[in-house]
Amino acid sequence: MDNRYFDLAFDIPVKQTFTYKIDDAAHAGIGKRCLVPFGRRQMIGYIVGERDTIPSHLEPAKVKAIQELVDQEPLFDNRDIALAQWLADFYLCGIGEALGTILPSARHLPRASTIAAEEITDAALALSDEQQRAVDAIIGGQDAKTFYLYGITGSGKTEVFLCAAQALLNLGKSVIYLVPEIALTQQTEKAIRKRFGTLAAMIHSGLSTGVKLKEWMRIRHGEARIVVGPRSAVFAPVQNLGLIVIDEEHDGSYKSGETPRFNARQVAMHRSAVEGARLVLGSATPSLEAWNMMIQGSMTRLDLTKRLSGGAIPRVRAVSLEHTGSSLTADLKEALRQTAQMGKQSILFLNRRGFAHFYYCRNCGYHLICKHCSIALTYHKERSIALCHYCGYQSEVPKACPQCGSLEAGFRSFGTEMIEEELHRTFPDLRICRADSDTTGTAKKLDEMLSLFREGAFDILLGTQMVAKGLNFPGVRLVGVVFADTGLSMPDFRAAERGFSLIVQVAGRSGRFSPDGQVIVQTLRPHDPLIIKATALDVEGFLHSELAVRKLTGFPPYKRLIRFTLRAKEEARVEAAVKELAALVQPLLPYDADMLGPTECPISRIAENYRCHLILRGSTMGTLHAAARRAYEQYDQEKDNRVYVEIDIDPVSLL
DNA sequence: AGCACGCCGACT
DNA sequence: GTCGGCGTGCTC
Repeated sequence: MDNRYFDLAFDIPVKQTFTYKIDDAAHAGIGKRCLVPFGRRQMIGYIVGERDTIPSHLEPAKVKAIQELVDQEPLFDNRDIALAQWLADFYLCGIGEALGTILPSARHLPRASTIAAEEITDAALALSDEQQRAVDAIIGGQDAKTFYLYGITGSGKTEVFLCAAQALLNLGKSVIYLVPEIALTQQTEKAIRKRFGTLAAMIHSGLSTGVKLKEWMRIRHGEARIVVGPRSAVFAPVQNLGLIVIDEEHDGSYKSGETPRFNARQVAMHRSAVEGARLVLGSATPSLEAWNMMIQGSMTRLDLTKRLSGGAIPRVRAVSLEHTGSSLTADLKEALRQTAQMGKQSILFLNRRGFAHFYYCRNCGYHLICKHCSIALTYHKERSIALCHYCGYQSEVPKACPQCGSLEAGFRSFGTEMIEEELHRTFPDLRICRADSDTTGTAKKLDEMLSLFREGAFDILLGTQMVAKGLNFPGVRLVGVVFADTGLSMPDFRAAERGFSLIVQVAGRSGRFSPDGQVIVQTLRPHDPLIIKATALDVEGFLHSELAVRKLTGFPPYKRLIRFTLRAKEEARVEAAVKELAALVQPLLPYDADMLGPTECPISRIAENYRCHLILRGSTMGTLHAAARRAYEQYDQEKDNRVYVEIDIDPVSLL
């Protein structure tokens, strides 16, 4: 009786697979996990291949035996392995790491989840003409075609997605429906469960691994054919994929923050192409990447222009914080007072900085910009310079604001505590609730706070972005953005895009239940074109001008980026290491590419580690990727072990 | 990623 | 004289 051999992959940052033998091969096979001795320890391995003989370079004595099979039936198949291989190749990680992110294994600790969902207004069954046209286009189109459903909040995108999903399910196909993390999941889940019953599967971080595994198998077996979930749901093992939906496509949570740093949008594009499925993205505020693809014609744009049933478009206005010396303008105070008197509620958004050292004028909002990158310069108090963290450009720090002459320039900020204090002082009679990660702690606590607010226990909800998405409270009439400039002057080329879409999204949420809903945006720069376009809800105007900026400065979507981030306990080590890496990369770069940096990261120290980065920039991903891969591999061989290197393909954040 | 092996400084 | 730092290399 012959031994059979199996190639195993492990969830460790190593590219190769390892060959094991097994005595009783009857139950072993591709797609199962097994327990094996690995070095001096025991590990779970993924069986990714089988063979009759051992690889020629391997000494027979080295081959160890599989101890135990973990799975009764295969967890993944060759299609999943091919997807993992693609993921590993594109995001430059090990095949085992890729499988580890695809599979519903114990890679992440489950956390208690969920934010109170908005009431789902049972959408009218009859579609508007626009909606019907969109549905027809999607289901009538060819396989592997990509669409973008572009329409304001409340224009009925969800119903279009659901109808298209229905049509493909009726053809016996499967559907993956992606939603941003946390906020939107529940309401979409509810709607989908209601409509599709047990044909639907939900994957989210709140589920225990056991439940996740069960759902995974239901999907594999074709019992569940429509899968709803956040970015990791893009890997759902559906058979006969017919459609992928990406709702709120602009949302940053589609990009993973850990290795491999995949973007669910990118994975979805790959899967839909390989598996011949349609792909539909949708948002009221498309990303510039998506908008550019629509212009080029690689995505077909479908417009929804009309707001359905009842909801009015809210009045949005910017009010100036100039010379206020306070965190609340008279206008906002007045509106808060009025709203409370009407027995209605207000929400104040604080897009809190996670980052505080950029230079700006507290009086007029002026901020220093890099000559080469159009990126906010970072203020270094100790050295008294302003630095560009993309290209390393340095500038002197003006003593007074070059624009208005004020001495109130430098690093100043609105603290959240300060705002809360001022609210209490101004409105001693109103009930105020502050919800951010400091005050809520657990997700459950946040849940409770939001429920209380919904029930009317508070007049004003003061919160960070965690309450910005997907939430609609019927009692809310007023939404205030406390300090719109925070995000806008971040040292990040996407700062404008994020700042703009936040305002528009917030505005979209506020008018749903109240015919006289209003939005007040406090800013130091009320005449900034971006603020003007945002308050006018002029999405296309913004996209148009921002595209021009990106083209001029050489950033996505016109260029592609790859970022290396290095970190170490000692500053000198990281600096030496990035320089070495940069020297390695330089000769490998294609003709159409350049290198930004190396320089220290905008957030130069996290958890005792000094951080430096190197950004490669090229006009196409293919050649740039090849250069990055070779440099990464070369570096790996002569590396300083105390320095950790991370690679990010198409980075979203550069902090 | 772990985990062991191996080679140079201050401690009972 | 040893305990222990962390640099290096390997895991079928």
